Amino acid sequence: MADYDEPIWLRPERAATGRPAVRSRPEITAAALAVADRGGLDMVSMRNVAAELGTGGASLYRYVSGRGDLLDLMVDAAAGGVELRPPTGDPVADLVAVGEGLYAVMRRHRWLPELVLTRPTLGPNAVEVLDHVLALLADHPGDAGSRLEVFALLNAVVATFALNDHAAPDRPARAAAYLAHVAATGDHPRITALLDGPAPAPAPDHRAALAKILTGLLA
Amino acid sequence: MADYDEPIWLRPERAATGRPAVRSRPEITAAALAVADRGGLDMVSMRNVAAELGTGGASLYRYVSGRGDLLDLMVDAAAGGVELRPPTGDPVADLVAVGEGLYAVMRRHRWLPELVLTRPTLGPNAVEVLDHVLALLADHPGDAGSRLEVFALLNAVVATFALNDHAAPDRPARAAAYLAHVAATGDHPRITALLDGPAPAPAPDHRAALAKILTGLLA
DNA sequence: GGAGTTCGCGAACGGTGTTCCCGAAGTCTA
DNA sequence: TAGACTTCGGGAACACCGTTCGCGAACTCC
Repeated sequence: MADYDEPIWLRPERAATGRPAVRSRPEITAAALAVADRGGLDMVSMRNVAAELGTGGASLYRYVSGRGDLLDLMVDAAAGGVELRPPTGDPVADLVAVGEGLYAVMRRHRWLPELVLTRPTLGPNAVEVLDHVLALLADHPGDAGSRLEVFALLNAVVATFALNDHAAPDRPARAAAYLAHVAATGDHPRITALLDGPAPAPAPDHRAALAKILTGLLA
Repeated sequence: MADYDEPIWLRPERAATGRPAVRSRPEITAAALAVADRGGLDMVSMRNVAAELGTGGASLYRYVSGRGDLLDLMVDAAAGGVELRPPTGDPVADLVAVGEGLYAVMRRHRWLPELVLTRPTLGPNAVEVLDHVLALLADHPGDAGSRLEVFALLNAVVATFALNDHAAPDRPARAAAYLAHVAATGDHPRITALLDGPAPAPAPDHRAALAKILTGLLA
């Protein structure tokens, strides 16, 4: 029937019989989060997470089918930290507020934007956020696909902002270095002009940009 | 002065003296592209790319400072395949056209969306695209930051579409499976209603969504 | 022709995800 | 209570990864 593996949240956490497991899925999630917060995403190895729990590396496979599951659990755990305020009646403003909540979580967990962008995952907590977004869109016309599209793009746009702001700060710096070089050669007048502006990029207003994007998307 | 490494395009390709290198940066880029097109991103290992060239694995480090450089070269090479048509005068329509060009390239190279999203990189070819976008925005008010923001978001939005459509098709399927489960429980009426729509998501219109986003962003 | 420099790359190091296997520990049945 | 049964924990091993080291060969320049 299904040629893809079931998501971890559809698989039973522990067996009913036999020796009971000493650790739980939330405990493992917490350990992975701690490792990632401390050392970044690529410190999240099976052995490191196991060491955080004080266990052997192979034991994790009793709780999780591989590293991918670990990352999925982390994403959804983070989604649980998104603040969901009651709707005010203005869909755009309320969606921007959700975006701010997402951004705040991504600021706390600098590894999150990358995961949100490359492996969009829906777990229990993310479903709660999705449900909230659907509530904000209740009075708005549009089919199921377009509503899901709003949700996906809200996530992606905020993650893009957060990634450039906090997660990979040296990458924009590298791009800027190359841009400066191109500007110096003078072969691209528009780029030269771009970098001769008054202030050297005074931190663009993400909130305003997100509001404009959502306004357009809901028009 | 700079605490980040220079991008590869600012480093000289080959030394002026000594034994001349037998291969070139474009050759290595082409080999990496071939490996990635054939087997996906995580087949792009130093040893695999070297084998594609018929050389030893360690030789690559004469041309590239590490795997990251390889990925940067791949992204920029792909950017060289984006079709840039002359402006028609309608900024939104012209930006959508650029988006279509990006999407077409990402369809050809299924590994590209992930790289575009997680390691935004500016090389010579990408600068050409940026320059084109700046030309489209020439008559439009806005400071340097907002122009770069338009460019970054255009890339990110298209990459998000392409990722969900082609690059990781089993991931949306997994999310859909979990969503169906949540809908079946009935705890989230809005989600249950969402999946009871007429057609089961008849492929959302990316072009229209992108046009709306850009319209809002440029408003 | 000699000095100087770079190139190619085999070998090695430490780390990774994952699988195998088996003794230990618990639950369930008789 | 005794035994059958099932799962759990985790050491060991496998294949692969990115990267560094070092050295002989190849080439340029003086």
